[in-house]
Amino acid sequence: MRETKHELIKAGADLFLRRSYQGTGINDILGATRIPKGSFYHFFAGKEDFGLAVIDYQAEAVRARWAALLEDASLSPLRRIQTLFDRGAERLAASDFAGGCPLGTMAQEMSGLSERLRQAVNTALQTVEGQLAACVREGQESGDITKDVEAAAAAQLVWYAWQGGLIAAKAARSTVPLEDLKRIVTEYFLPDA
Amino acid sequence: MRETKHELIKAGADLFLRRSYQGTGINDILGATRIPKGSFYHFFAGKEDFGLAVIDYQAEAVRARWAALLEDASLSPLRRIQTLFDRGAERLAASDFAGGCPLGTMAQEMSGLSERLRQAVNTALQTVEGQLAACVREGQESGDITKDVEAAAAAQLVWYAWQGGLIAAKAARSTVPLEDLKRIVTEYFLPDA
DNA sequence: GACAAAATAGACAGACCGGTCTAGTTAGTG
DNA sequence: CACTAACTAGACCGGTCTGTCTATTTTGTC
Repeated sequence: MRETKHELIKAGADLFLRRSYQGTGINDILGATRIPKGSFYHFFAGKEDFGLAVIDYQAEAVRARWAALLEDASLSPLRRIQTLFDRGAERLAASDFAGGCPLGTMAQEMSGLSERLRQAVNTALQTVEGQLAACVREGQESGDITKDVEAAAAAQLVWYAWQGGLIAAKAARSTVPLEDLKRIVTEYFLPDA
Repeated sequence: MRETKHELIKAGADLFLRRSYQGTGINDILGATRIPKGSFYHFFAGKEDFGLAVIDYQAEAVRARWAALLEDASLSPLRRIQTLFDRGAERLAASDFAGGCPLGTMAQEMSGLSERLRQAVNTALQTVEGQLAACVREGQESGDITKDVEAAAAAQLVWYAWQGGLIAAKAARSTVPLEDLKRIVTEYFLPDA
């Protein structure tokens, strides 16, 4: 069944996020899904190939999740970004601070392992940064967000800070760093002074 | 010789940064230093214990490196922070984009592995954030940095963004993200508008 | 129902993992 | 010099890693 392949990728995404790529063995994935090894190597040429599939899956999942929030016309652009912080903090706490941003953790770990994996993650990172920039631009047009800074630059700063904030929150086992960051970013985005 | 212990820690710091904790085996460290296994287990109770020693070493190294820049009275506070970005980008490029911030990578990876390691990294992260905040405060007092934002909050934003920027630079195999970030942060810090 | 292709099943291989153990060497101290 | 503690040395252990291999079952198509 084609479903098997997808099951493996989903389990891989979950385990890679929680225990990292190098910390997760093929057998862990097989154990979690109760799929035999023969199937795994039928669908994937090896662990790296599998890793690439997981990255693609995560890239699309993150993109879709952010799109759902950042393009939600029922909220003002600034509110959308604030909601992003809330949801992210909730997700992190729900994973008992084991997760974080799938793309961030993968970027950190995989960039040095394989050129193919590095490129895939890099593209995904830039896509999300672009999504954020579009929302900032929309907020500037509607007067929701200050025009004092260039949208692309502001998005870059906030996107990077978000990644750093997730690391800090994970290290602190607390959502406080993300709540602080939300407040600081909100202030940063507010028009005037 | 006491030197042996220090050699192991230095090699561990280098390898953990480049290939991560989980990606580095005891034998890799022994091979790099040509120290036999008996010595390793004479000095350290196990890999986790060794990891803690490496974290302590890196924490102090980063603290000292940042202190040397951030407390350099021959430069204005803002210039010190800009220099920080330059030096960081140089270091990353020099490691062929394999490194990054020792504390950031350790935080990402070790938080989920061991409570002791997590706490050690978390403390180190907060120390550096505090160093940055002190420099921002000094800049505000001297009129070098805008007083529109609270020093601690600004330092938090910039510190997180720095961590995120390193991830982005690593994924992109380019210092451009860090150069962009330097410009954006400078603008953020400049008084008035 | 026949047949080929796709997928499942898991035993097995060789390398490597962290860690143990015993023996031998070096260094410090009276 | 004698004695002890610190350190070096590396063979070895059980377990786990990714990946291979052969055999079998399921599925799609005529």
